[in-house]
Amino acid sequence: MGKAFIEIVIPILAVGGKMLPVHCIVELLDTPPGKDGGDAKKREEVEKRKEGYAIVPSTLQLRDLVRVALSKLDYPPERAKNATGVIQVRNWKALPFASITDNQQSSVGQLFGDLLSHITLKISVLSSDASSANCQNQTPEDQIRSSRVGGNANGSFLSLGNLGNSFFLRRGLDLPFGMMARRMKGGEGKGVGRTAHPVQELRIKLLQVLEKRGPTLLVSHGCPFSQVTVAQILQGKYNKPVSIEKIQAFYQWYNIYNGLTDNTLLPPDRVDSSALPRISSKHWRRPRTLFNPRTELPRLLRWYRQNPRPTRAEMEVYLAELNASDFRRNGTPLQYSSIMIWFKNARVKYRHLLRSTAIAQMREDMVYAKNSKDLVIDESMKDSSDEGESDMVVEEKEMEEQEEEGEEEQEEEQEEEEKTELLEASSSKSPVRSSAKSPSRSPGRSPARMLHLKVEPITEGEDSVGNENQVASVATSVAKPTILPSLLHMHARPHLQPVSIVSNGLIVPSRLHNGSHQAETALHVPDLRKIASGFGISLTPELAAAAHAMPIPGFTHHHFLQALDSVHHKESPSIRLDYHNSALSVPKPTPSPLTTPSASQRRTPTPQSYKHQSESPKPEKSPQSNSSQTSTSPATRVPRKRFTIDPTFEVPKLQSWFAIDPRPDRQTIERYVQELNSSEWRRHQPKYNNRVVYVWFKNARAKYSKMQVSSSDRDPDMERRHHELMRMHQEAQMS
DNA sequence: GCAGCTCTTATAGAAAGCAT
DNA sequence: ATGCTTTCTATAAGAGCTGC
Repeated sequence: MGKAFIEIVIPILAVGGKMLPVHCIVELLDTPPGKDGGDAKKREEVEKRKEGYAIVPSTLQLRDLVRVALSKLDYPPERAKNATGVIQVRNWKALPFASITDNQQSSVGQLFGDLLSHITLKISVLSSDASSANCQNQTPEDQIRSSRVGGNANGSFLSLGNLGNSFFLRRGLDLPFGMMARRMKGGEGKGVGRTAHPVQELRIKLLQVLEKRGPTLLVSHGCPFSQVTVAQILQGKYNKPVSIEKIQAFYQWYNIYNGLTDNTLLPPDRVDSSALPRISSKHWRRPRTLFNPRTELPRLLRWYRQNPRPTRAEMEVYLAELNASDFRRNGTPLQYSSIMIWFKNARVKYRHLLRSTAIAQMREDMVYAKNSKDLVIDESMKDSSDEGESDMVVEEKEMEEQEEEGEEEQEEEQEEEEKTELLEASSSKSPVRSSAKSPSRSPGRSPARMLHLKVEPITEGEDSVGNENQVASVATSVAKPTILPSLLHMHARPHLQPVSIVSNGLIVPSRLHNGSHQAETALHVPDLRKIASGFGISLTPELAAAAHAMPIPGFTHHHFLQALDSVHHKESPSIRLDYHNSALSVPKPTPSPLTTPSASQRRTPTPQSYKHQSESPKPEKSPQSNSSQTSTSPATRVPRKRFTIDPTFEVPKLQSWFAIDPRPDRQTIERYVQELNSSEWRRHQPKYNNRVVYVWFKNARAKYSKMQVSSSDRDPDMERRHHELMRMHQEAQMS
């Protein structure tokens, strides 16, 4: 088996007794560098580099290659004593001989054959003085390497020195290479005795691949051992017998994974040769996956909503489905790990979202409790459950505990999630869990979900510019979904509170609303578009405007989900805009798999609710003036505040204008500015000015001219990206 | 002085990596 | 699996220059 392994890893080519030219680079380090190591000029002189071809017999054994090559290049034999060699294929990372083959007796012809024209033999020759002196400037890993290469002219050291895990390195270095191969070949005994060394071999192999990918990725990249087993092998703690089948499976995987091209995750015809030089380096990094925001992200989101924790099999199905699209067939196919990572990041993203909001909510609640004796839990909620504590009560308790015992937050959350799952499981039996939350809910329907709107206090004199964080915080008060998994399924926190509209059009929890002067206790405005854009979803202009039109009485999570569905399914949104009184008119919720909001959730706004909206906005500084004026001290550099252009609503608008005329005149720009600022959402956002629009057009021109240049360069990859961008651009225009 | 250009820098957000 | 960090990409904005 060991032999078979070698034959698979290194293509054995029938090269007869020919002479082969080996491209060599010899570096001489004759004298030690100065102690300070800073005399670059001197060092330049001592590092003599020689390049040439050594004509060697194809039958020359690898272990003799360095010695023979030096001899052919007219170096005295004693040089070979402290010479080490590595093989570099093209400009990839150089590999020591031991990483190429276990069998140092393999011939050069067998090993390299037709690849020879792509190969460089790099030889480092140290004088004995230099080698000892060099150690002073070497990294510990280099020292380990050097300590093992002294006097070894065949260069067969284990270059695992640049592994991140030097701990493993030291262990691995002591292991006999090829032992397993010999044993397996010789058919030595079975059982434990037979597997002890194979495990060590596995460890070395794992260490080799760890050089290319992080340990946690091995398993997800198909390594047949579990993560725990891998960890145990690496740490030398695995002493169980390993079946032959398992070892075979591992080597099958390893041979592919550790192949020269290391593009195992891509089909051969999709290998990007330009990326090859980076492989096999510990700095290798997976190319960033760009999901198509129009075709792929909505799908992923939909799947996430169905199940935030799909099994591997499910993800494989998703992968196949996504890769079947034209977008992927014409481009780089997705990898399994990309899907996996997306789900992982999505879970993290929404957990953070919920947590940050919950904490902000909790703090503000506490502030309010301090300032008011009026903190009462909504009675309608208190009696909402005939099954014990309402979700809200449970949640509130939990929130308090979190405040007191921050370190226990994770356990609490875990418990909550488990509770959630239990509740969800049981909810089918008892659909009505909190009647007061959704009194109008149809029997069997899922409990109410309500978007809990938070509004940042807008105080007089506060510069609204830079208050983009107003939209950063999103709270979703979600009763546990029963039928349709929630957008925030896994992280739903049933912090259910009815909202009230107070002056300035802000929304506050009704329990905080005393009728008039609670605006200052109002919380953050959540931007539904933020949720969508967080997933890269482009809402239709109507829907985006609807989302902007927050605060919206009665606009619930249900509506948002419904709206998202409509986006995904290309239906017309079920939300229509009615700017009468600057309010969004949400159609009376129709019976749906979800629910209708409770009466308390759908309070009608007070007359002053829209006063703020109807008022002319405060004079606001332009983003530029803001960024340039906020600096009170010249020494203190104020971070540039990036003006945010809404990607779902405003960018398509700009793009469509750009398509009409990429160089609008001043009047046109002013018109665009007015139009952009007239949107409902912009009322509470930093306003456009001519400069912003002008800069956008400027950058757009630069972008598209750059794309044209790239396209003319006939770089296939760039061309493809250009086409993708153009297609997306066209889609944006059409939408 | 203004507009436009190219190049550069800074920022936000997301994908990937890694330790636990 | 999770939480946190790092790295990367896209792009808004700035700097410096040129031409009119």
